[in-house]
Amino acid sequence: MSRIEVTAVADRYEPRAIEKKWQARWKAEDIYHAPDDDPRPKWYALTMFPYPSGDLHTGHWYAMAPSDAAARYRRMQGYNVMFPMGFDAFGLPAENAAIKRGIDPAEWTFANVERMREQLRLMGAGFDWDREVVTADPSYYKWTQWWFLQLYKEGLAYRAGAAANWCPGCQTVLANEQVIDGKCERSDDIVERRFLTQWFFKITAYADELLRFEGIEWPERVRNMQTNWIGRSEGARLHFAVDVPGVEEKLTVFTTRPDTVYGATFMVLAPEHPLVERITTTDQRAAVEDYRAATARQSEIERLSTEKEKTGVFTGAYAVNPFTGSRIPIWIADYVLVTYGTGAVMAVPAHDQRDFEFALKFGLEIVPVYDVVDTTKPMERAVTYGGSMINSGPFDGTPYDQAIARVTAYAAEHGIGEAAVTYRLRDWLISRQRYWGAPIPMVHCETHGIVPVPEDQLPVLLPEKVTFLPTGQSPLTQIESWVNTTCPVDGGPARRETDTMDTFMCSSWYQMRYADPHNPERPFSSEAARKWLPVDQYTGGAEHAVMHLLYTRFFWKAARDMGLVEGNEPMLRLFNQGVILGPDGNRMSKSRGNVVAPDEQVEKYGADAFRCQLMFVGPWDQGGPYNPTGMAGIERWLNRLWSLGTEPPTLVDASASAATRALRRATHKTIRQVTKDIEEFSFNTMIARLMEHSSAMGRAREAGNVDRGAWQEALETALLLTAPLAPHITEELWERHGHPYSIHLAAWPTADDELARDDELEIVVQVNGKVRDRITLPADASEADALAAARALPKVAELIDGRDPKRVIYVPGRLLNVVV
RNA sequence: GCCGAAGUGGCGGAAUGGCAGACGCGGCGGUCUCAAAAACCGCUGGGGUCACACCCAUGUGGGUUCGAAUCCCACCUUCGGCACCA
Repeated sequence: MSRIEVTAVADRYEPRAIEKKWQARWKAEDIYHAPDDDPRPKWYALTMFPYPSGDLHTGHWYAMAPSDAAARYRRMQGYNVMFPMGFDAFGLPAENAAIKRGIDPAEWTFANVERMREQLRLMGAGFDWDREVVTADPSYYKWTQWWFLQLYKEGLAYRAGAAANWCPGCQTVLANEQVIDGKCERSDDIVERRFLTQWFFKITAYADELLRFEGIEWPERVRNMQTNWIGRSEGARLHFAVDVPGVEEKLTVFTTRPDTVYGATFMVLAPEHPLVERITTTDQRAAVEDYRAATARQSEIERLSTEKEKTGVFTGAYAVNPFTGSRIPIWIADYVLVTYGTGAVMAVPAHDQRDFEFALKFGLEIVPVYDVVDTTKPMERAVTYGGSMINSGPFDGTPYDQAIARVTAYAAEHGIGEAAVTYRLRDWLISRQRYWGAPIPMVHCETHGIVPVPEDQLPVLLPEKVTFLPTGQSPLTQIESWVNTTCPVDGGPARRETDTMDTFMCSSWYQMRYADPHNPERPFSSEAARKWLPVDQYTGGAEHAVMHLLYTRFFWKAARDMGLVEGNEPMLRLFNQGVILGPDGNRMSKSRGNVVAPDEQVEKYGADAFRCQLMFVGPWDQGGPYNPTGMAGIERWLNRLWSLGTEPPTLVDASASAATRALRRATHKTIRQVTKDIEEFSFNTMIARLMEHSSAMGRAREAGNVDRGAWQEALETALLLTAPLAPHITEELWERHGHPYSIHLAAWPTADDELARDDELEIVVQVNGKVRDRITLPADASEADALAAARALPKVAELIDGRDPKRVIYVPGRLLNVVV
């Protein structure tokens, strides 16, 4: 009988086994559920929920894992942390998949949600799954529809005809925010302009308030982007009479420079301006019609190009300058946009570069109204500021900086104009001619017109099993049985609204629903709102700066005005993570072949290592290339942590020794620095500190005979500080050390300043600002002590050469600079 | 054109007025091993030196300061946003 005895080896760190074990237990015991009745202070941490594309990618991990670490830190600090997760499940990809492969969008979407839920579990994040929301679920979109009705009641939802952005690829209209450089944000198709009747939300009613960011800590970048997007400009509206028989109404322009009105030598209307039709003279009609048709054919990109030469056509009509009484010609030109201001401008070529170019091209008059223009030679370009007014009747001599106010006041007094503010921001167009979204809960009745669906009839369910061939109209129009309904007022025949809602509407209020996700009576109770809202810490990508993040602020303010929530802002703190790139420094894409698949990384290295590597590559807000070879460093560190946790040194009682003091000092310094780092989302330096601490422990173990108390303190601290980053390995080691479950419910350590204090410090000795030597001094050494010690150094003594120091700069613990 | 952010070793990055390059990758050398892997230890900006000393070095050029990667001015480059918005 010769059996080989297999001796048990010290067990190795096997990430996957540990991770599966703990993920199962966390799920079974529901330790990340945030109860409503917990008396501790709440902390609402939120990371933007994903679209269920069916595959969780590294970008999701990069967004969520650090956010999870921060939430875990708050939990350890004693907060009742709510960190929910859900799915932004309506949207075009489902419908496109349906068209391409004949799958039902609902089936496709809900299967993807299943799969992504499992992929998300691999991350080991502390999500509160009991609060999950899926926006495409009728129990959720019932309330999205409810919000629509509330906004309608408040006069914040309206239907109007407007020139809308039409994406030919997506076969739907888009909001202005979804058009980037004239192209569709999603499909990159060149956006066309179509005049359509659509539903809008009156976000412009909150334009001024949206410009204020009081009481919130948001990145300056996002605040700037929103401010730019809203584009507030102050000026005046001026009313010009039109010298055309039968046209009584005034032609109103918006201008930021009412002070230049005496220099207005012509008017320019947008080609689409409604007055054009009525003022054009017979002999100009053909030219005007041609020009309007040509403009309509242009893409937005062509039209908005700043490079192209000015074009335009004379209408044959004249306007009367209300200040001078002079007749000036009215032109149309595509550089004037019908969507901005009043769609009409008074042209002052002497003081506006665009008008100047136009005047030059068409030989129109140029009259300077400021004395900064050199009238002895032809103007080369418009002069936009400075000087005193001339050619301006009673205003002559008024200095530039007082001119706008005086002219505006004069206009108001004489009823020919008034101060005005205009925004670049347009109302939010929310209609979509697509199937996979929440139906707009309205019906069109033959006798009563547009009638809201009564709240007790919500949700208006999407019909199932439909065909999706995009026709430019909502697929819902083809389903007669769904479209034909009865009028809620008189029971007579009516047709349903067939457009669905922009999916940004679903995500504008999801953070409110998380507070009370299963409420069948209301979107959320006021108790839940008071308990959980607003979000304390929101994290997500900056690509949503002027879409989601602007819409959700609008929604919140509207909800506040309806008495549904308290406070002025939905998210108190915002952090934008950067974009994680492929190892080659490019955006990850299948066509480039540089995709790092999280599931594979987890299989290979474990979730803890992958999480840590993502946090270690650089500052979170900066993003950057993912470095798979760097994974070795993280693996070494986690292995070292495992070894420190499973193979202790010989432990003795040596509480008073210098080595003990040094180990404890390292531990408490680490607590201090790591706490500061995680507060600031500086995960890369946080991990660097923890690596240093592990190395210090390794050296202490190597030296042997370590004080029992100091070792335990060092190890426990290392585990606690690492727990938010690498939740599985720390949980395992915590258990092996006999601590009660769970480390994630344990208290975050606090640094003892006394223990962290250095007794001695090395300081730099400079002579005339150059580093010449170093000395080690007691931490509390005085300047005189330091100077004496420095002068004793041969190198320093030589450089000073017996001279009296002109000046001595002493920064305790840092440096001593002797100036001679 | 306007607004904003950034530019540091071979690479990712650290340091926000006080030792430039923490931490990690990679590289080189070593310990252990029959050997290798793993692990551990040491070195690793450039010039210079046997080795020190010393000199140079944070996109470029100036400035402020005892002292500047850090503050100021001008410029260059890259990235993001806005852009015929009256």
